[in-house]
Amino acid sequence: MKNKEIANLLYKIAGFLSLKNENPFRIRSYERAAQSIENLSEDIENLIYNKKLLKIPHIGEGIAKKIEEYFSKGKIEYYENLRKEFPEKILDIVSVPGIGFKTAKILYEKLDIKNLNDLELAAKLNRIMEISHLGEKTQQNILRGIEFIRKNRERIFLFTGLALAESIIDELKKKARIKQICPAGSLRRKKETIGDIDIVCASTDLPGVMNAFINLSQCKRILLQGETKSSIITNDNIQVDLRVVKPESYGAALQYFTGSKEHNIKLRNLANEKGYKINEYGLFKIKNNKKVTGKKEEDIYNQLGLKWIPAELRENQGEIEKSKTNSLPKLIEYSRIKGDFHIHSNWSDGKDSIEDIAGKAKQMGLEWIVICDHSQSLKVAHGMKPEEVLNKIKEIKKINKKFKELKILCGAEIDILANGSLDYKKDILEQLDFVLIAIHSGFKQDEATMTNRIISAMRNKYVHMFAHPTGRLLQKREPYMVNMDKIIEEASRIGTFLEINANPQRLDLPDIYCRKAKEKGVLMGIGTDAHALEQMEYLSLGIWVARRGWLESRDVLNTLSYKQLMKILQQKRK
DNA sequence: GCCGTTTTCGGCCCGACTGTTTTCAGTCG
Repeated sequence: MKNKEIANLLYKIAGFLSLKNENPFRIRSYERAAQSIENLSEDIENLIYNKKLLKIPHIGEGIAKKIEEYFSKGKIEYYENLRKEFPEKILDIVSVPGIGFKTAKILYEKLDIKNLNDLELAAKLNRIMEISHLGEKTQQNILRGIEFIRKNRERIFLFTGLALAESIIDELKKKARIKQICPAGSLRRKKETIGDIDIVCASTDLPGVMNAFINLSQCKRILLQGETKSSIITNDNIQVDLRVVKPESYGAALQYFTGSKEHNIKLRNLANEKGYKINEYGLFKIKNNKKVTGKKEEDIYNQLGLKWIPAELRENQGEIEKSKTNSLPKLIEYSRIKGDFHIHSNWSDGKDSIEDIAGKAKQMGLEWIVICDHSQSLKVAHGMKPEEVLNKIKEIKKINKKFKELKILCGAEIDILANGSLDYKKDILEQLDFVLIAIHSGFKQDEATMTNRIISAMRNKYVHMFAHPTGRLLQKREPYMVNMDKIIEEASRIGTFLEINANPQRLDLPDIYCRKAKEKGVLMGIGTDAHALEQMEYLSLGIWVARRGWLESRDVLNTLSYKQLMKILQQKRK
């Protein structure tokens, strides 16, 4: 799958065009096209093959031709020519906070700065401030900026971001008079990783809030500080932006800073068509600049003839159109969750006993849990031998007698071996309540081999669910090569369930595939993959992924009662 | 360069903060 590759190429074209000071709308077109491709769940190569490239939003004749050229000739002449005009690493300079394309171009032309190292050296030698319109402060900011991006190459996991935002919000609430406060940006949209933390706040005492913010215990450095907007870097090198408005503008500000950018642009276009203007203070009539609404987010959407759109859907992926016709999905909510499909115990590599896990589950209000320990081949994780599995089944029967309102199912996370067979034979499989299958070895197989391997494993009649289907580890390991369209197609055909693994590093099945699987009628189940009691709390992360994937309660098996679950698990094997 | 209940060219989101000058361009989200 070369979607990412193509998207990056288009981003680079946009970058070079920016350096050349080209028409900004042409540049935006390349960026939008790149973003569209990043958000595709389908392999772009298939779309080319089926002549459907022009069906992708923001891809017209011009860009489509270039993409086709890339696949037929291995390169794009237009891009190659642009590349020749600039040094290879020049676009890295723009990644330094505070440096945009204009400044990058000046630095290249006047000081022959070609990459980050050149830039750092020039700043240290006081060469930056020689240039008119650039001064000592800019030079210092450049050095700090370089340090920041070197330390901070990676994005933050959603889980980490949520925790940090919560602690900051708690502290602000104690130290300032706050009416309302909420995380915004990608954090509120619950993206799997986030770049920085945005917080929106309503108060009648703007200076008081700002003061509390820049004096937070976690604040290492103040990036910028104004009356309504400030940014800091925390001790963990995470950027936090705070926007403060009066209560009458809170809804508008929250809408504005939740984004995404593409969603907001579309919304404002719609507003313009209807004679309105939206900014962070409210919704205004264009002709007399009179404020119509702004206190509640919902009112802004309603005024434009839309139903309020949950933040997780605001990616300009069709949600505005669906909202117009009142046909948005009724997204799944945490309160509907009755169980967890994937918990490891100390029978394999988990930390805790089944009894302790059950205690925790009861405390969380769950109705059922599935203990899925590793199978024999996964030696590093103390994979269980067949005879151990039989003992575990007996043990779980005993423990089940001690818990009245909780049912424990005995499952296993069984390796799919390199040839597509399973790590246990029929005699074990048929005794397990739940069979979860997964890839833990042979990651390097080519796409066709891997896809066939998984499909043949799925076809085993005892299999219920396929765990962490892409195998990715966020910021660490790319997915293995697999044709996810074919996997989803087959899951739909034979009724295999797909896991939404809720481990913060996995979040796998990714949201775009969840949506696709739902469209094909595939049912999904959330598993925390917990190896310790506290990790059972990851369930909420699974919900966020499901919501971003447009899933409703009926798409997610965790909403079933124990009875309904057992029925569907048994049906699957018939 | 894309898009269209404006089918064929004109429009394309909007405001805060900074640094450097002295009224604003550049950057950012």
